Amino acid sequence: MSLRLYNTLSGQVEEFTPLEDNRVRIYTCGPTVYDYAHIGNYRTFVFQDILRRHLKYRGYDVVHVINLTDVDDKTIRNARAAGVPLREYTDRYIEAYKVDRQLLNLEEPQKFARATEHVDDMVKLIQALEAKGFAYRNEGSIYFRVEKFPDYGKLSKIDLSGIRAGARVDADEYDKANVRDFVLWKAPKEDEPHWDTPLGPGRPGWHIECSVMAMKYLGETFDIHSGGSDLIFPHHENEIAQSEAATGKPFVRFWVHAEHLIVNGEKMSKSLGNYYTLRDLIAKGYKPAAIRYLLASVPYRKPLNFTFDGLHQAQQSIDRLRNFRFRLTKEKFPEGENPALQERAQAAREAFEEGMDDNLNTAKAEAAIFDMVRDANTAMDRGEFRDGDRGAFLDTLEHWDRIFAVMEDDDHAKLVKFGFIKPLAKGAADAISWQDEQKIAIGNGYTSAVLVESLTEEEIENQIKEREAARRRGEYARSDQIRDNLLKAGVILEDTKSGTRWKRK
RNA sequence: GGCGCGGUACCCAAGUGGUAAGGGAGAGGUCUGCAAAACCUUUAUGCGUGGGUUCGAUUCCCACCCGCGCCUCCA
Repeated sequence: MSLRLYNTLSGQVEEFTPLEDNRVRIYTCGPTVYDYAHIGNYRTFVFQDILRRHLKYRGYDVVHVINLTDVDDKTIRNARAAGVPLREYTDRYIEAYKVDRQLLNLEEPQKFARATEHVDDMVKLIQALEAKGFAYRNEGSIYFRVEKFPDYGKLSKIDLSGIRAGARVDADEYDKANVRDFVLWKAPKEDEPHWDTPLGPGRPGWHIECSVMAMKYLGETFDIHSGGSDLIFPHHENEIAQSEAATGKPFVRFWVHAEHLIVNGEKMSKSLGNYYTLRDLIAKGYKPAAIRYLLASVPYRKPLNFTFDGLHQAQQSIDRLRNFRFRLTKEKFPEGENPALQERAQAAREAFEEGMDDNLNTAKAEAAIFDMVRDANTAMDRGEFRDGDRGAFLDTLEHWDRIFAVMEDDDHAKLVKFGFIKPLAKGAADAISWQDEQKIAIGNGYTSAVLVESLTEEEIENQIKEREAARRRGEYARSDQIRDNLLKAGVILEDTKSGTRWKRK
């Protein structure tokens, strides 16, 4: 089986094959770095990561470019409000974005392309469009003449005749010959950053950066271009117009768009008070892996209804998988093998792969793995599981996690690493209850954290040994006290047939 | 108004022209010093509403209702 993907351009699910044998060239629209990205953004970014990972899983050599829009009305406005230069301001949020990416296990692309570092290339493309008669100037700005490009609307299926000229125009909109036309190059305004170029002074329009950076790194025709569904029009439609007008070649083969995230059935907005960044959720005590899992769980073409209940459920689901793997690796089983069970593991792997090939149906892929987990647990409980069967199940689990990337229990370590959790000295937790999950301002004052008393692994292991000794002596009051104390420090103990295990809350 | 996505159990959610995956939550049970984990049983005669096609529809068709997105530089 091979990957089938819904292509916005055709409006159908199509069999995916790359232009070049084994190499897939993909461009995904990244953030505009004027603030922290919100979980709606990350719904799309996680989806793009799932797509990327599945392509790799299927053996493709993936070349991936992500753009960073670091100049636009909002970045300029916010940088000015903050009283810092644009570059310094956007650097700050690019840094935050990259931290978020690591928290969510989003793989690194080959290239993060910043708009402001490609102004020269944009100038060249605009000049090419001017030379071919697709562009015109007006009061220092340069516009794309949409009526010169007959294919306009092929992606978004808009009917151009339906847009009435002069219906609504922004107060500060530049003069255009036709309302459908869009700006390629903006004349400089008072107090705004601008570049002095052969086109004259100004700054780039929004759409031009993606055409330029995509073609620069991926070629004039490449395989996949992805973003949120809101970008279909006008952003991606305009990219197609600019690029294909300039090159005369098809710009992108597969356009893939993620549906939006909503919160409690309503759209997310600051005014409704249901607007969350990744940091907001972490400050509430949720694990990054749970957030990733939730965002990945709903197949990308369906709106995702974000709720805290759903986030809690995601956390439970991950725990179930991690518990299973722990049992698989640590529990003692009789020697030998059970071929029927190993076939079961292999079948689960095939079912999960089939789900992913089916337009990245992550829900199906998850069901496949949970079916396997239940069957394996049952076999273990019934004594049918053999020592030699571990590998087959671990193998399927490992393959599954190449895409979902939630199995490794490193949330705590990552949060400490990036300063979201500030470990307290031992004993300090008495003064500040761990349960309170108190937020404190740390770093540059633009993030928050959960306070937690942090025990080292060695300290935890020693406590467990002490508890086991007490249990052997039948001193259950003592052993329960140790367990309670560890729980207060965020460590959960579980007694299994193969000994006591621990994990961080 | 135009284009698009969606409405499946308490919550999230898959799915198919032939009689409803999976996860979470709840209830009962097994195991355990207790707890946790795990397992077993159980929770939709029903898939937004009303029609139609069909031997048979949640799945196809029509109409309608509701949510969301875009149609103004929003992932």
